[in-house]
Order: sequence, then C-alpha cells, then structure tokens
Amino acid sequence: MPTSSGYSFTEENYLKAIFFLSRNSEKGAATNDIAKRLATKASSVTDMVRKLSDKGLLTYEKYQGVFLTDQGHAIATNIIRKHRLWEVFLVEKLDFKWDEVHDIAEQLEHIQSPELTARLEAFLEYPKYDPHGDPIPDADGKFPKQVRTQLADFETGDELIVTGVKDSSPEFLQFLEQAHITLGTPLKITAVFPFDKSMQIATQSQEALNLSKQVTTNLFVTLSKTTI
Amino acid sequence: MPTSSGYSFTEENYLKAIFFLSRNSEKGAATNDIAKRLATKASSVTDMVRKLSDKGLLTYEKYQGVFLTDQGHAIATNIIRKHRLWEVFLVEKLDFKWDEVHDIAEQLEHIQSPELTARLEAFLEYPKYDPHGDPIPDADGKFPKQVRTQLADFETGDELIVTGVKDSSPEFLQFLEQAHITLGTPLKITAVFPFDKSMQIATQSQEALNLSKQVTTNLFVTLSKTTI
DNA sequence: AAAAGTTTTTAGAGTAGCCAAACAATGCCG
DNA sequence: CGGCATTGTTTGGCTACTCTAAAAACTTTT
Repeated sequence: MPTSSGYSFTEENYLKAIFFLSRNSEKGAATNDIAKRLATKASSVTDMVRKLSDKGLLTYEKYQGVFLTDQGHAIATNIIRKHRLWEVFLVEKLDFKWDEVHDIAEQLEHIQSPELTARLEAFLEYPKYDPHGDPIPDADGKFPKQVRTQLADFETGDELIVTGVKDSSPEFLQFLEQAHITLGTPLKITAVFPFDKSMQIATQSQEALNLSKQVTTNLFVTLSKTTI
Repeated sequence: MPTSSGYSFTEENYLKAIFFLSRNSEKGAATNDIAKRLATKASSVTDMVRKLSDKGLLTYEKYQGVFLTDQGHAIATNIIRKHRLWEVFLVEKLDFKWDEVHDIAEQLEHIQSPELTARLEAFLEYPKYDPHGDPIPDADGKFPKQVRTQLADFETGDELIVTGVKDSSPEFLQFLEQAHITLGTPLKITAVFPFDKSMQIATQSQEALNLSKQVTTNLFVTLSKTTI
C-alpha cells in the first residue's frame, strides 16, 4: 500500500480508467477495455474489479460491465482533479510544454493530502481548465460546464478560438506546437475542401494552414467575439 | 514497482534510511536500527538488504552492518535533494508551516523526473537549505558546506542567528513556533544557569525567554555580525 | 438452434514486501 | 575464557498484485 490513508496506487488507477471508460456509455466499462487502458490482462482486471466491488467502489455483474458507485466516482474525480491541477502547475509555474506534463502528473496525482490539493489550487488561482483545455473538477467532484464543439463542425468564414484538444497525445500536441496553435489561439476558417473535409485556416502567424479532418475533429473551439 | 524507471518506493526508503544511519558512523548501519527507522522488522531488513546488495547499491557482510556503494549513495542523496526541495516549495510557495511539510515531502520525494527536479529547483531560485536549515545537495549529490554549532555551545553576551534545527519533529517545531523562533531569528544570550544548563535569551519580540538544555542543543546558530 | 467467434472468468503460479519464530553469531562481563 | 544477553539471520508463511493458460459464458452468424 504505497498510499498512506486510503487506496493503493493501482486501485486508484483502476478507478480512473473506469471513470473515463464508463463516462460516455450506458453499458459500463468492459473488462477488456479496462485491461487495454491499464496495459494489463483481462484476468487481472476481473480480480481487481471484484476487490473494488467488495470495497463498495463499483458495481459489477459478471459479463455486464462495470459502473462506479458514488464513492468510487468521488475518488476518481478527486484523482482527475489532482492530475489536472498538477498539469497547470507544471505548465504555468515550471514552464513545461503541454506535451511533456502527462507522465509526471500521472505520478503526482497519487499524492495524498487534501490540504496540499487545496493550497495548490489556491496558488494556481483556481484554474477551471488544464493546459489541454480539460475541465478541472472542484473539491466536491463537480466539473465546470463546458460545451465542446469541434473545429470540424464550423464553416468557411467562422472566427474561432481554440479551447481544448480531444486527443492530448504528445504526438498531436507536438503537431499543434509546430503549427503555432495552442489554447486561446484565434483562427479563421478560410476554406473547407469537400474532397477530404480538410480545412484551410488563417492565424495571426500563418496566412494559410491546411488541417486534415483528423486534426479538425480533435480541436475544440468556440466562436470568437473579436476579429483576428 | 510503483516508480517507472529505477527503484521502488520501498527500496528508495531503505537507501535513505541507511544513508542517515551510516553517515556518522564507522560501523555502517545496523539491521535493527534500519528496522526501527522504517517501522518494520529486522527479518524484513535482512531480506531487503540482501536484495539491494545484489543490485550493487550497498555492501553487506553478515553481522557486520551495511554501507552504501557510490551508486547507492547517489540515489539516496537524490531522494534527500528532492525531499528538501519540495519542503521549500511547500513552505515558500504554498504557505505551509515548517512543522507540516515532512509527511507530504515523504511522498513527493519519490516522484521520478530529473527534469522536474531541475525545474523545481530553478523555480525556487536554487535554495541551499530547506525550511529546517538542512542543506540541499546539488544534482551531483554534493552538500553545501556548513558548520553547525549548537546554541548550547555559546555563552552569555553572544549574539547569534538561528540557522537550523537538529530535531525537526513537529513537537519541537511547534514549540519554537510558539516562542516565535524560526530560521533567521536573531537572539542574544542574556544568562546561562549552571544548575540545569538552561539559558535565558532575548529576541526582538521577547525580552527574557528561558530555554532548557534540551532546546539549546537542538538549535543550530551562527554568530551574528549585527546587534539586535 | 448449432457453430463459430469473442469476451470473461477460473485456476495455478510468480514477484515484492512483510512478519513471527527458530536459530546463529557477536561481544561484553565476570 | 566462558556464559549469556544482544543482535542478526534463516525459515516458512502471509497478502497484494500480476500473469499465462484454459475453461466457461455470452454473442453473432449461418
């Protein structure tokens, strides 16, 4: 038990994985999907799921998928909260780039001290979003409301601001970096090509940048009030 | 293995304990002392010591005590470095009090990322001492030189500045807090009582404060240039 | 509705770390 | 120098977490 009071490193990672997997589905998280996400085996997942079920952190019926209980949900959101707060710290205070922070935050998220989390949050001036635009839940586990529309859903002439990324893999983030696109970047759609649904956009630094469909579906944006 | 690259949480704690225990002795660290420090049993220590010896982190002859190798020493000082840097962060940036930081730093010291340590150190502006006055080793494991003289070794009339504490238990730190003594506090010895070797001192906030021998041996001080 | 395919569970086993109790070495003191 | 308390080691066994292999259960296809 690496963590002093509460749940092990491993248990916390299971809860977090199950949170993300069951979030957008009616069916609960599937054993194999959990295994894939945690780079372990389905049999290990069955063991652990039974254990967490015994502890009342999730409900589980054989072959029917896994759902977090309120208690499990609370623990999962707390870990996500810590993860995202630490990411803000790493980027804002220690000048890490947004593609470098995930692995370090994976470690920091397990630090046990509610007092530390609260003070860190205050030190960072109560951020609502992490460096990838993902919402940071409050101490009660509530996420700030956010409408997340993809760049792909807009049309020629629309003026937008980047508010987040759907896929925050280092590869994608490095691509954006190279294109000088980051959170808050204003952009204007100058053309949409029906052939492959790619877009041409203009930013302050670049007149004409071509973005594939894959990129435009991974970028969250909001309509901008001002002109570029 | 909670830590991604390198050594486990537990292994690191053993190395740190052995570092402190063998630092001031010719005989190496004793099995029972290690066990006491880690709140474990002697048999567990023998197991782990053998394992760490196999990995080349310490040398060990049955019944003859334990010594760190250069490699083990490097790992131990790196953990101490991280521990003390995090303590500075907690006190300077998050406004924790000096008696509250130890347990949290015990967790943070195991975070694996040389880049993080380096950036944290820069963010804190390369501190040389932690909030208890203990020296912070550099990235090569070198400790800043420091002469640590006890308040008990000085005499009536001496004007001094508090530079550290020998015992940094919360109990002692809270006692100092209450007496408005902290790192950097200037003080003057106004009397030494031979009967119990207690001292009367004057600080800016208090005219006459009586400190027991136990307190004066636990306070590190240096001669002050200026008058109170 | 049986065959084929997929997913999940069970069974057995390994590693890390821990402990109690039996056993062995050390070294102190008379 | 020899007894004996102290200290350290070995043995056997425990829990937590993980894995492979194989059986069982569900799902889809035919």
